[in-house]
Amino acid sequence: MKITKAQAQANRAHIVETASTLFRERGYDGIGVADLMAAAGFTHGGFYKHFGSKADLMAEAAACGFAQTAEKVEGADAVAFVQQYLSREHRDNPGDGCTMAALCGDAARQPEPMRAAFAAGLESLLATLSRDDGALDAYVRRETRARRIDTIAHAIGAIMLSRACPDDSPLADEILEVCRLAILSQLSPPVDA
Amino acid sequence: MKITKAQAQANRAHIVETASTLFRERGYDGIGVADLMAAAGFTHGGFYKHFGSKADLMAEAAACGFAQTAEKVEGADAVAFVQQYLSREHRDNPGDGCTMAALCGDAARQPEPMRAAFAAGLESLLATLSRDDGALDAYVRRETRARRIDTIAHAIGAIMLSRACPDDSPLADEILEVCRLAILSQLSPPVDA
DNA sequence: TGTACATCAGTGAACGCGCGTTCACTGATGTAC
DNA sequence: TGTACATCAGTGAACGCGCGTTCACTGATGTAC
Repeated sequence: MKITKAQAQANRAHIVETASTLFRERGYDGIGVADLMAAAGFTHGGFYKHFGSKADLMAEAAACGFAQTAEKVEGADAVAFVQQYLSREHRDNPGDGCTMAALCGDAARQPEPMRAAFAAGLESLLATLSRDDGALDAYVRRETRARRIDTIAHAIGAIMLSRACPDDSPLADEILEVCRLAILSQLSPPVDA
Repeated sequence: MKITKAQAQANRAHIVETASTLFRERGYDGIGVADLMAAAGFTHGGFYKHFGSKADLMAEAAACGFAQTAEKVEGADAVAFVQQYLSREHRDNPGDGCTMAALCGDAARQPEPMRAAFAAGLESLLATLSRDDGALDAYVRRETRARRIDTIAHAIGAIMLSRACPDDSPLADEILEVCRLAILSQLSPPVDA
């Protein structure tokens, strides 16, 4: 039952998207090739017609997730984005949330190619954020990049720590609120001395 | 070959400590019961004489790790602690580093008891940090707690994001430096309006 | 345009392997007398 | 204090299971004539 080249390509993309969601929800070790293919609507045997290994799919799924985040960031208001990022909604739905927040703990233990994909995703996000920085002088540009990296790490830490607490626990919500306020208060002012 | 009760208790503690290190290094799914017991100097069969399941040991090992961190924090200078926490040394040696930074990504996907242990570890850390806050009024106390939670999440995010980047990559070091400076700069001033 | 054949995405059974857990056994320790 | 027996921490083989991966097969698509 061979199908159209276009259909095969679409199926492949669908597998990557499904994997991207499931890995974020359950972690790289939390979902197997067979379950993943079943979730995408296929049997597991065909997997190796599309990907060399599970690790290859992991890297592609990560890149897919980073692209989704970059799209959301593109042109979004910074305050609104932070509000959404540090919300219960985001914390409780890792599947369609930030890939870095969902998987950077797992990524740290993956071999180099996966970690390189993470670093590339982060650099690409920083590039998106700095697309209008051309007019700034070098010093301000460096400071701005530093502030963005700091904010990203801060927000990721908040989501991850909140997720590590029991569902609906006061502490989980407290972490989120406290960090949201702190990040928002550091967001408003431009670079001061 | 039964051994002394005291020896058995010591062996048990040794298994928990070994597990605490190995889980931090490789994650909860990254090391099995047999390898873990071998690392502690035993064969795997005896495992269930000490623990009901691998999950039980995971919770105990986490508590053991939190206790270690609490000990390091106890009486330490805040600036020195942050310097050490956000160092390459700490980032590159998760095995004897912060349990939360090493495992909160894994913990988020563990069942309730494990997450409860994480929340308890965090609350206990906050209690240790606030042992001298008795004289402060309620408002300042709340603000201080909020600032501490924020700083902890911030530092954890920095370490985790840095670890997700390739070894010796400039970006990994940049994340660490940027966050270390940001956290230190927020540490010094007391509560201002 | 029509026909014959090669291609290859997808199927489902099978593989070897490592995992968490169980179990019969050992023999020094701890205990009852 | 000395003896007989129960206990139980630790051993190592075995279990069932799920995993990533392989493979022979199918049959519609794509291609060569």
